[in-house]
Order: sequence, then C-alpha cells, then structure tokens
Amino acid sequence: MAPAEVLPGTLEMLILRTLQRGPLHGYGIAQYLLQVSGQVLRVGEGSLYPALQRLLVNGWAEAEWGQSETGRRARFYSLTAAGKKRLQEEEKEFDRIVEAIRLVLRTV
Amino acid sequence: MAPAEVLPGTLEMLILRTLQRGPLHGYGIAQYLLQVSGQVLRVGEGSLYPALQRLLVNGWAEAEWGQSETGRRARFYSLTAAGKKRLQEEEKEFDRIVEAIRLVLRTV
DNA sequence: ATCCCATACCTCTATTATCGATGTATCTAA
DNA sequence: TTAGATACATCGATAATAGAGGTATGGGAT
Repeated sequence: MAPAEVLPGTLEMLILRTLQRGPLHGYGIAQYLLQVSGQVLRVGEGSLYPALQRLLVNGWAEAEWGQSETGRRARFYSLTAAGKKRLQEEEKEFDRIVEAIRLVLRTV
Repeated sequence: MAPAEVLPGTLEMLILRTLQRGPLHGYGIAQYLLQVSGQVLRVGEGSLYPALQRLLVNGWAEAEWGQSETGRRARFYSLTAAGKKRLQEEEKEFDRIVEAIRLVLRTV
C-alpha cells in the first residue's frame, strides 16, 4: 500500500474536525487520523506542528499543557468558537470543490 | 459565490482528464474546467501554463501548434499513452484520499 | 478610424504547505 | 540497559499555486 500523503490544503480541516471530538494533543491527533482513515492519512510531524501553530495564531484553537493518558507531558489543543465556525466553512468549501472535481471526472 | 481556487495537487489530474476528451489548447482547457465545474474551478494562467509544462516534461502530454476555432494561433496539447496511465493512477489515488477524508469528516 | 474586449501565449516573484531530517526528553518493557 | 513508543519542536528543501505583468491578434462597437 502506498504511503500516501495528505491532500494539500485539507490538513487544517482534518485537525479541526478531530478536535471537535474533544481536546487532544498533537501526537494523539496524528494517531487518530491514521487510524480513522484506515492508515491512509499519514501526517508527518513536520506538517502537523506547523499546522497546529497556525490554528493557534488564527485563534481557531487554543492549547494547554497537561498530562497524556500515559502520564507524559503533552500539549492539549481544543477548538474555539471561531474554530468551530471555521471548520464548518472549510467543510462546506471542501464539499463544493470535491463535487466540482467529480463533475469534471465524470463528464464524458 | 466565492472565487474558489483549485485544490492543490489536483490540477494535473484535471488537465489530463480534460485532454482525454481530445486535443485542446491551454486557454480552452481553462474555459472547459470553469464551465464543466459550474464556475467553481478557476485556473489562473500562472498555474495553468506551468502545469502544462510539467505534463510535457514528464511525457504525459505532447503539444503541437495549430489554429484555434477562432482562427488564432494556439498550442494544442494531447494525451500520450503514459499520460492516460498516469491519469488512471491519479484518479485512483484521489478517490482513495477523498474517501479517507470523508471517513474522518463523518466519524463522530 | 479607433478602442476595447476576448482570445491566446508565457514568465516572474511571492506565498504557502508539505515533507523529511534532526534534536530533545521521558516512560515502559524486554 | 537498551530499544521502542510517546511527545514535543524546528529547520531547510521542495513544490505548487496565485497574481501581476508582458506580448500579440482579431472582431465588434462607438
């Protein structure tokens, strides 16, 4: 099976969607995405942490240091109200574009 | 309606798919994508022409100068055998990743 | 006649996102 | 005691896109 990266431009949406389930730390987000996507979406750390920084800077998420399930120090991210709104917009736009692409792919 | 760009990483696939219908010039490709996608996929020239160059370099398309329907000089691109194969691979990978993303978006 | 718009090509630079490598540190299990 | 999993982060290279700029021609409207 191909290693397969994330579609550029969709990572923030995927992270926001993951955080919608509840606060989670970076490592956990990557694990979750890998698992739920059936091992397809492999988010490298070099993509993940900069993306999380962007979410903080834009006010879509906030972070708090705490303890992970395994007792280690971890930074828990959670959605802000602005982040929830942003997620809705991104999902809508994603659907719109994917539908447009499907139109092209289906048109003979 | 938002101006909405192309999903990064999908442009080459969209062009290849357009060329599968028959040879076409750059300007025509952009027009076609805009029309078939219901005005959603707006391909700027600064994205289009570099992408066409990549297709040539990779041997997925070949080009020939000719006359457009309106009598102007135009460069017609057409799919090679390698391009057809490449298109199939890209479509398959696209479906795979979009399906993975949908899994994430649908999971509660 | 002239001027604008659509058609048609292309390049350049800035911006942005992703990836892979690198580095730190801790905890657990073999 | 050592390897692997957990957990953070940054750095540089790569690549793709967008937007602006530049050339040229044809047709239709003023």
